Amino acid sequence: MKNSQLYKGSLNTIIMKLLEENGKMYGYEITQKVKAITLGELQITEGALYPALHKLEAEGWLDVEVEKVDNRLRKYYKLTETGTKETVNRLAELEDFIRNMQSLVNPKFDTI
Amino acid sequence: MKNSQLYKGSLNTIIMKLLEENGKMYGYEITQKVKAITLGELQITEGALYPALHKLEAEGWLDVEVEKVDNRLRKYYKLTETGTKETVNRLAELEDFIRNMQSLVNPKFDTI
DNA sequence: TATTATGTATAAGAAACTTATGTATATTTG
DNA sequence: CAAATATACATAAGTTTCTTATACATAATA
Repeated sequence: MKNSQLYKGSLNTIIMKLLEENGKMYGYEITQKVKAITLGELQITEGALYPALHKLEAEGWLDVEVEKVDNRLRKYYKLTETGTKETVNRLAELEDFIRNMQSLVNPKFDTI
Repeated sequence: MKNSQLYKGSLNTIIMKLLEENGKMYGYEITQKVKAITLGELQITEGALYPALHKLEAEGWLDVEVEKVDNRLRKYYKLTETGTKETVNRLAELEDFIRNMQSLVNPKFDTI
């Protein structure tokens, strides 16, 4: 699938939420998890994922830990303490965003 | 408010939906409508809005009609025929997007 | 043996935005 | 009455986030 423009800006929130939920994950694992949850509709590309992970780490929201499994490298990411707090804010922002978008496209529900 | 990154990519869909609903609107009117519906949370800037309107027009989704009201210029935009069809697709994409995002952040609801 | 899956990475370019600035008229406030 | 705010449009420079392409390496499958 070609992901629609709508996903633009949501990758960081997705990553942080998955890490909050799963403790630690590595990049490839994140792409597979997202693909599974969205039934194949959202496919995160490496070109988007790895720079995003590096930036979140540089900003102090993530810690990284390298492991070697089956002779292959894995970089496990997990939320830092401040990253965990930030995740709460980002999820609140996402809920506001979804609510606002629904108000905009579904005005009938405004008064329910 | 500072709009979160999440809104990035949703402006075109918002514009087209509002035009579908209201027949014709001018730029400033769109910014006020969005602000009102989202209770001030989403403020569309002119730097984002006007280029977006021009592009939608160039792509053939919108028609424009200039009016002078109170000695001031207004450019009314409305959906073309193909623009109306395209709006249906975009709204379907938005629904998919919202559903996927909810699955990602609210895994508990997956099985409900 | 070749392709696919697993795993990470970066570089060039596109797209959508923010921020700042510009122009102009109408209305409201001090 | 002067100044500030609201109404109305526009663009240019810069930033961010993504896509697309490429690169390297090992394991598993066809």
